[in-house]
Amino acid sequence: MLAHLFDDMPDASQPIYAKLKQAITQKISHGQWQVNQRVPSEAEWVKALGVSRMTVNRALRELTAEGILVRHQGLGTFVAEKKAHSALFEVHNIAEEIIARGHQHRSELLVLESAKASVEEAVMLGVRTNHGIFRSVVIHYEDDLPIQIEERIVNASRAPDYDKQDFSKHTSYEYLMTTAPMTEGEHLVEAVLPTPTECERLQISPTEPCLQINRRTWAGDDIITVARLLHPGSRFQLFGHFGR
Amino acid sequence: MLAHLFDDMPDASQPIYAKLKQAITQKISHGQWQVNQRVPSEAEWVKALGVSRMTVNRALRELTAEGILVRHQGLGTFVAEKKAHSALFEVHNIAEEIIARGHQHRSELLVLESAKASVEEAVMLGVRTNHGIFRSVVIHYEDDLPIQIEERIVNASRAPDYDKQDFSKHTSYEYLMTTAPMTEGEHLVEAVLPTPTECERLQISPTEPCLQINRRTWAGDDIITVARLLHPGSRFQLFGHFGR
DNA sequence: ACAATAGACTTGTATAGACAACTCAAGCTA
DNA sequence: TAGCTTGAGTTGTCTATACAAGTCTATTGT
Repeated sequence: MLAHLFDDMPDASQPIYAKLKQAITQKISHGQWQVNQRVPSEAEWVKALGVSRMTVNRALRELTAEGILVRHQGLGTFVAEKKAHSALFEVHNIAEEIIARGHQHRSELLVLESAKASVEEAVMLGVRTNHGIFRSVVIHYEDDLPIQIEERIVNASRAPDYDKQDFSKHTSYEYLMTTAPMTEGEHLVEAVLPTPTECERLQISPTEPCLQINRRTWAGDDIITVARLLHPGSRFQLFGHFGR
Repeated sequence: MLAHLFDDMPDASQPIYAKLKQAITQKISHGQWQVNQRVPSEAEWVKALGVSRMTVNRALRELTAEGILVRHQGLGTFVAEKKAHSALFEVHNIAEEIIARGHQHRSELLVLESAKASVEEAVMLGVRTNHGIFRSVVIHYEDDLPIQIEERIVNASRAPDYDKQDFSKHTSYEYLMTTAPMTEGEHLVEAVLPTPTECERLQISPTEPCLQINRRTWAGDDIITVARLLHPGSRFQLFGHFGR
């Protein structure tokens, strides 16, 4: 019996299948079970917990529907990959996107500095004025054509090594996702005209409309980063899908 | 036996619970079952289909998890309300949005015609050329300032009374949502410059960037409507939220 | 008239058993 | 050796049954 598995549960009166789901989710989120690792089979859970197979089956099936596990008939049940944000306006990694389109990605770091938050920046990040932050400005190229200006401020207390990253190797997105995995976010999408500087950087004319995405990203209760992403309208579209 | 319920199914080899799910989803998306209407109880399905209760239970439980149905112990199972927030870029009713901001909404119907689908329109709607469609063009005003041009084509076989609506009373969105509730959709967001006609209609200058949203909406397997929504960049922002 | 109770009907959970379908590896055969 | 068969282990589905728990109505008792 592994009934002790259910010991430190917040709500002991949950149904069995729910407790099992929670126990499994915990193992995964606490890193005890790695991605792609095989998890016990239904038969093993049955023997270990002394419950019926249908009960175990329900727990595993629901976790599969939720994208936590992956099951293969004849093979077993495995911890699922972190889902590749598909559905909607999720937070994309511009580099991945470009490469997925079969094009080449390259980025140019214009600014990377450590600083104290100004009043405005403090408000945006939800921290006190003079709180430590980083500022960065990066231009992303798709096949040598500028596709995005990324202006970003970062909460230094949650991403302390931001300024030590090599942004020619990884995008800021990749570092932030491993250091302070995003749990929540907000977008504001607008159509704007570029400033002269931006025209130059994006190699576009002053009348070319741009898609501007303002994004704030949380990890837990802290705002990790605020970004302003500017895309030339002629080279970029946002795609979204909702529903089933 | 109501086994005939499963007759015109695309894939007859699906499991029973999946066929039942699909049959129910279809009833809802075809408007035969209205929101909040009670659907047959598990026992009734069991008697009608001659299957076991656990199989019916699985179908209903999964549809509940998907937000299609709502179940109340002791009461029954009901068609769920359309959820107001689908985390991200939901399909908004522009009128509601404006009123929620505390402003006045008014709309002007420029075009409303019944027609046969051109080749392009047929492709967009996923129907045959010459299939019956409706075309409409509406301008929405927020406190007497134009905020959106809505160009729309509608699948006539799924929304047959579209041209008989009084669009000064209700928006096209409201009619379509009751007639063929949307189950799925797609957005494409771009920044574009307006044409001269659009400048006039939106009362903006030719250099003002606009947010253009191309939206396709499904109910079940049919595309119900394709819309092109054009917003002046200075008066409109798209907001999105994701995560918890 | 009012309150309490009983019963019918509903969904929620759990069990035990059965068979199908798939994967893999070991063993057998030509 | 190459190919086939078999069997063990896995998930996928379905059944029949049982009891718990929530809601409402009709009946009963005071």
